[in-house]
Amino acid sequence: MRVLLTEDNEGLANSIVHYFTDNGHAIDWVSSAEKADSILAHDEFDMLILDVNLPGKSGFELLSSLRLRKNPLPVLILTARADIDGRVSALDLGADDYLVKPFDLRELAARCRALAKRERGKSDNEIQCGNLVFNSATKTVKIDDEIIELRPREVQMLELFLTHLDRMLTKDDIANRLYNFGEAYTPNAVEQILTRLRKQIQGSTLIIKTVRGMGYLAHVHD
Amino acid sequence: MRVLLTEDNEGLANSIVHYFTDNGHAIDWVSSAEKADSILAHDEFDMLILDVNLPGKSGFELLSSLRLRKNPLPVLILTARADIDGRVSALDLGADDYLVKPFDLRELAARCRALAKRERGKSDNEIQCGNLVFNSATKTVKIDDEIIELRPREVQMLELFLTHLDRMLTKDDIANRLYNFGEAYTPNAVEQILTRLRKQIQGSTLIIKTVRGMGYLAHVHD
DNA sequence: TTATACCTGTCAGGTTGATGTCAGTTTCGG
DNA sequence: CCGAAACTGACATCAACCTGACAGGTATAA
Repeated sequence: MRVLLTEDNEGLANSIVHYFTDNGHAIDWVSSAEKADSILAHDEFDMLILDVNLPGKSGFELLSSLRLRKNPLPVLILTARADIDGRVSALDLGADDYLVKPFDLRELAARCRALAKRERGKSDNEIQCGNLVFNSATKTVKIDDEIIELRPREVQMLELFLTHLDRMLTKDDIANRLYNFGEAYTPNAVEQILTRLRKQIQGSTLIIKTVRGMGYLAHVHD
Repeated sequence: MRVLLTEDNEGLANSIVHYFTDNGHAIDWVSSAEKADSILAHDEFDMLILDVNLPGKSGFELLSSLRLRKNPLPVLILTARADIDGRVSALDLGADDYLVKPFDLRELAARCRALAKRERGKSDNEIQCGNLVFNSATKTVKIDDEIIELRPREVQMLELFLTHLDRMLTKDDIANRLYNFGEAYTPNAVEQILTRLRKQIQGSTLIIKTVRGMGYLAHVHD
């Protein structure tokens, strides 16, 4: 999961960054809404953790401008008790969730996980690709309406390829998706999973091509 | 059924929680609209029981902010006689039902059942699934017209599976439905209940498949 | 109160199956 | 044709899962 954290308190930001990194997520930190805005303009994230109380432009302003632009990025708001206006919930402003400081990091992580999951489940959780249909809710794969049983690792890998069609993925890119930070892995393990996945999806129009020395590339054939 | 109760009177809240728990529902209790708001942000419930008279943000405010966000969650309002002129606006604000204090717990339970039923859009509260028929009002199960006696836990689990046919449910998904907030559980407890449920419903066309490493998936066989 | 039945979680032992490793083979670029 | 990279069958390991047995708790009746 790739997260953008917008928080002006450096100590708190550091703890969060550490915690997320340790748990195998990519997290970037900016200290103001303006910087967040400019990063969001050209980079993709899975979610935004946003402090409301920021120097300059406030978190709420950033949020509402995002929503005005119909940006559906999941946003989790961090607020101090004092920031709460009894009448208006952060949710009314378009946040997907919020947490009142002080909070437990594990709580924050759990909320983020839930949010990412919810988001994935929301939008038409079927990815079609030639004669192959992947349903992320049921974790099932069909080829020509025939159900294929995949193991968890294969599902992860397939999902990655399907969301990165026609893009080069290095073995490390793949491994980073399959393994948590700190977990050891060998290139061969990735190859093995790939072999198994290929065997399962043979007969589909999805081809995972090897680019020798570089990585892999999935595309639809015919 | 999973219910969220928002009520600042601890004695009353306790009675309600007890009554609902005894009747096989999962019910969580919070004492303020703010807390309710925060829990609703990230957890799913089948309905909300909401006292209007709360310290801080009122029940009405919570309700209207929910509806502003197009949250269709069934809401049952609890009002004191003094608030009675508010009941018109309760329905206007998007409440689905209301009850004037003091009330009988059985009355409350009945209203909730009715509400949940209405929400499911069923004229009767029977779920049929192959040769298995589940009646959510009487909590009885029939297989080929033969009545099967299930224990409360098994009923909860069966109901969950029946309302989520052909969808993957992780052990955590299941546990969240079976256990109240804060209650501890082990994965094994879930497995045990499942073993017992499977034994009971063998002979039915409802199959609960294990998807190793992911969760469980219920579907109708043949 | 005591006795009884029942529900449900825990424990422990057994089974299964996913997955990483190894080793031998194949493929590809230079 | 050589060497490195990738492929893949076989295997071992270990976590996930299943389930019988048991025990603590609770409700019910005598």
